[in-house]
Amino acid sequence: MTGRPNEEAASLFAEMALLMELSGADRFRVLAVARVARVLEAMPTDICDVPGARSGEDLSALVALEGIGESSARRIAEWCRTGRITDLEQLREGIPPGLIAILDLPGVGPALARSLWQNAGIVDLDGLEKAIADGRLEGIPRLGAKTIENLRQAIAERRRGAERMRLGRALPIAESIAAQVRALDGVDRVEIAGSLRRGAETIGDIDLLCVAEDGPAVARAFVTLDGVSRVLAEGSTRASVMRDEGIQVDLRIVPARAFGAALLYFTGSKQHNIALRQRAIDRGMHLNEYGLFKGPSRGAGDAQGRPVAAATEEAIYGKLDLPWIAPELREGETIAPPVPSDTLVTVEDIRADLHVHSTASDGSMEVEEIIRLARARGFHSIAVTDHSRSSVQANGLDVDRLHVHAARIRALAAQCRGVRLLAGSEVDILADGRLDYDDRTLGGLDLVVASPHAALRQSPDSATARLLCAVRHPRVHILGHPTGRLIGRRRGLEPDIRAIAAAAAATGTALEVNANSLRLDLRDAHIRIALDAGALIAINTDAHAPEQFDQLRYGILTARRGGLPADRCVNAWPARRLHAWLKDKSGEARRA
DNA sequence: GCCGTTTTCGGCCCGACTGTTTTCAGTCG
Repeated sequence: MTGRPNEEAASLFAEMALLMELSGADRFRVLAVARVARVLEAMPTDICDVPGARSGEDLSALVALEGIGESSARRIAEWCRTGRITDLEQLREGIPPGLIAILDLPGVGPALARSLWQNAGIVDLDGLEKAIADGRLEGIPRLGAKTIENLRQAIAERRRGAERMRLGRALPIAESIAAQVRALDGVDRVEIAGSLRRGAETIGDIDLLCVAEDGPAVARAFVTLDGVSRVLAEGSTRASVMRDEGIQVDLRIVPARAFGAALLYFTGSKQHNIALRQRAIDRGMHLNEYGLFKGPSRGAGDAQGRPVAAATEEAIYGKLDLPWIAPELREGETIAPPVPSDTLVTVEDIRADLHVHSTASDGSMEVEEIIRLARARGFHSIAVTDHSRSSVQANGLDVDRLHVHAARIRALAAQCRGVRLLAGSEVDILADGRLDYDDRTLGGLDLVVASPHAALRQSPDSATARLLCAVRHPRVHILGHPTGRLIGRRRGLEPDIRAIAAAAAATGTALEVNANSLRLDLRDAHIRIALDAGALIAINTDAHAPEQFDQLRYGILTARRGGLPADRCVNAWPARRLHAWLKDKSGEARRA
C-alpha cells in the first residue's frame, strides 16, 4: 500500500465540504465534513482496511473512529467499493465548479460567493473579473463600492501568483519585518507566530505578535511602514497589510501580561486552538487570546477578571494539565505530542553535515573552505559528497576523477585539526535501483549518500523497488532526498514510505531530511512514519555554496514537525558513535 | 454532521475588524 487512497478520499470529502458551503449548508455540517477529510488524511492505515469498509455491511468500526458518524461511514464504504460518492456527485451537479476559486479569494466567504452566483450569475473568476469591469455588480444587496474594489484587488493579487510561499523565503522576510516593527516607538517585544513558527513547509501569510501599550499608534505605524502595498485592516489590537514581497502580514498587538495567551492563539494551528479551548471548557474554564479564565465565556467585550494563566504559554499548558508543546507539534486534531517537546532535535544539537558539494562537481566551495565553515559551526565531522557520473548536468565525477578527488580529500583530512573530513559521494540511484558506481569503488569511500535524481516520474511500485535497492545496499549509509520532490515545482517519487522505512530500520541505513528549503525531503509526515518504523534519520544541508549551510534550520523545523528526537538523528551523535556507525551501520543500528 | 462523567437533542472555540449597516452579518485567524 502506498497510502494514497486515504489522500484521495480526504480530498473528496474536502471538496464536498466546499460545495456544501457554497450550497448554503449549515456551517456545523460543513465543519463536520471537513473534519472527516482531516481524519482520513491523518490516518496511518488504509481506511478501506477498516473492517466492514469494503463489504459495507457493518459500519460500526468506521463509526467508532473519532469524527466519523453514520453518514460519513456510509460515504466511505461506498467509496471503498465503487470509488465514487453519490452525495458528492449530486453536489457537483448543482454547483458551478468555478465558484470554488471565488470562495478561495481572501474576503470571500460562502455568503458572498453565493450572492455573486445567484444575484449576478457569476460562476468563475473570469466572470467575476468581467462583471467588476462592466459595473454589473452595482445594486446587489450588501455589496458596496468598497467590497467591489476589494474583490478587484484580490483577483489581481491572485493573478500575480500569490501562492503559498516557501518557508525558506518567508522566514527571512518575516525576520526583516519583525526587525522593522521592533524599531517602532513603544514596541517592547516582537515574535513571529503562525504557521511560520510551526515550521510549515509553505505559508499563506506572516503572523507577527508584539507587546505595546498604545495599540492604535503601533497599528498606524505598522500600516505605514516601507514595503506596504495595501492596508487590509487597521484596528486597536490588530492590523493587516499586503507587502511588496507579495505576502500578507498580520500584526497583533497585546499587553505584556497576556503575551503567552496571545502567542498561543496566534501560533495555532487552528485545530490545536480548538482542541485547547475545548480542553479548557472540560475543566470548567475558557481560553481566549487574553488568557485562561475561570468559568464559561460570557461573550466579547466582557470584563473577564483575573486570568488563571496568561503571561506564558508554559503557564497555560500547565493549568490545562499539559506539558509545553513545541509549536512544530501543534498540528492536527489530537493535542498529545508523539514525543516530549524537550527531546526534539535542535540546530544546536547538530554536530556534523554529511552531504556537501565542492567545486569538484557543481558546488562553489573548495574543500578547504568547506573545512573552515564546518569548524566555524562547531561540527566534529563534515563529508564532501560530490555527484556521481550519471549526473552529467551537475558535472558528476567518473571513477577516475572520484579517485583523484577522494585522495585529495584524504590528504587534507590527514592535516586537518578539530574537524574530521570525510571522503564521500552522493551517488545516483539509477531508475532500476542500481547505483552509479560499482561496489568496490563505493567501498573505498568513508560515506555514501545514495539519491534519486532522474526518472522521478516512475510509478510508485517502481520507485519503491528502486529505493529499496539503495536502502538495502551494504555500502549505502544514507538515502538522500528520498522522493526528489521540489516544493511547488515537482511532485517527485511516491514510494511506499512504510516499506522504505522498515528496510532502513532493518539495515541501519539512515533516511535523509534534506534541509534545502526547496526540498525538505523527507517531509514531516514521512519522518513520523520512519520514526515509527525504527529508522535512523540524517539531517543534511546538501550545501552547494557557503550560505546554504544556513538552510539547516529549515531541515530542523521539518524534523521537529516529524517528531524527531536528537538521539535518532545521526548528525547529533558524538563523533565516536557517528564514526562507529559509518564503519558498521547495521551493527551500530542494532546497538541503538 | 457529530457527539454525550449534565445530553439521543441541542449544542458545536472565541474575538476583532470591515462594510453596509441604524444593530449586525460576514469573514478571518
